[in-house]
Amino acid sequence: MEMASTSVRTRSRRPAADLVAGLLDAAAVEFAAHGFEGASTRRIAERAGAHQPQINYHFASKEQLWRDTVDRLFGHLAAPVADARDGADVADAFAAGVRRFLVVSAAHPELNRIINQEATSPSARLRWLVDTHLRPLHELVHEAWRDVRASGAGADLAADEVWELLTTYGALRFANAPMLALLGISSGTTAADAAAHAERVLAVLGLAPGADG
Amino acid sequence: MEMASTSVRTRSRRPAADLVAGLLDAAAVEFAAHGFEGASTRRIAERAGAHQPQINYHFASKEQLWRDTVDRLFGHLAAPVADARDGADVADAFAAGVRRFLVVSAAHPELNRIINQEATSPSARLRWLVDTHLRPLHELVHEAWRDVRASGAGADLAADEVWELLTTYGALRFANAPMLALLGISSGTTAADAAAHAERVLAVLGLAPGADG
DNA sequence: GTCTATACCGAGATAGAC
DNA sequence: GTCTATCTCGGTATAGAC
Repeated sequence: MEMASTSVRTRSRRPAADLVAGLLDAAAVEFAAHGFEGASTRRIAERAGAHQPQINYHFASKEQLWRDTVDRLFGHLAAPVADARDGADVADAFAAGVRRFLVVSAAHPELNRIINQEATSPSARLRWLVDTHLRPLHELVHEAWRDVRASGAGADLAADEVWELLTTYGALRFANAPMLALLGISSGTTAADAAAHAERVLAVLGLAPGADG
Repeated sequence: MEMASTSVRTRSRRPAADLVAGLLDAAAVEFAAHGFEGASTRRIAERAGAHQPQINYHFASKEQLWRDTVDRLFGHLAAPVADARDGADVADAFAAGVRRFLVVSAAHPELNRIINQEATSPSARLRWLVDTHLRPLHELVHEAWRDVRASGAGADLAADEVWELLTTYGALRFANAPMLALLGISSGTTAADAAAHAERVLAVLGLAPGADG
């Protein structure tokens, strides 16, 4: 009669995978709002309906929880921007990548919030963030923009200027939505809001639809 | 012989005003790097060569220290942008204001770091920041840009777009310098670096020198 | 009026129950 | 394998010395 004991789940109130996912979602919100040092694992656990030490069980440490949270957020970005260099028309492909990047940035503002929290001060976390996630994206933008310019499209901007415009003017509207709201600047987070903002960004990049190719 | 007692300073090792100024400088750096909640008054005091409880004596609380720090940082901005609407040519005056804004943002990156730290999450601090400092600047940009457009100068951008471009593409280069450095994007903080960046920003705004007025 | 000694609370991490 | 009880440390604020 011992065969049943392995399949019956008597302890956990919910599957471990669900708890881990809930903790990662809660961590994204808390880290984004308060920064790594300002966020507390107690509040993260509370938000996920768990107890604080469960974090140290399912993750090795607060730092590891932060890295897993960032990995998860960048996962939302991977597929949408991966094909930014595909397609017959490189300028169209680049513009499509920008639109998708902004849709994801609007739907998951936590991503750019966490990046900006870390960006202001050198740290082991910042180095990991750049090495693991940002530098590959930066290089992708460089190569894709080079192709765009080689095709004769786009404004006369250096690739680094394009990178800066995308990550600041492009993404901050959603990351800083609470402040913009107090200033009376509406910055919704729907896909339609993101699409409207994308056209403004593309206009600055000289990639507005109907512009000269 | 009691007349000397009032003029002799026997206790403090340095004038209180110097200590307060040193604490405010230290607080700017720490708040900018770690956010309000992540910064600790212990580290701020240590950076200023003081003991932690001296903060609670010279300031009422951590929150009050933060507000005084922000006031001081915005003070660096007041004079340079105040005359952004002066001068015969409104476009020239606007461009000059942008250049001075970026010089200050480069020299005091802590200002935009603190703003961005707070911008991501609603709080009493954010409301105070907007009501006290940001909204007046936002209105100044609105009115100044209206004048620029009425004079026939500038790109076809809404005033809020200009505000966003200035505070994101314009200022973040200096606030996020540690991250940009790891990406290999040089972003010095000298007045010359700020001037070079100002020309890029002005180009996006359609106010590049020599462009059609 | 200014600084030091200390209180008290909430932080992350661990030991041990189940 | 998973969760609860608890430890230790560092956080801000205050009480009292000078």
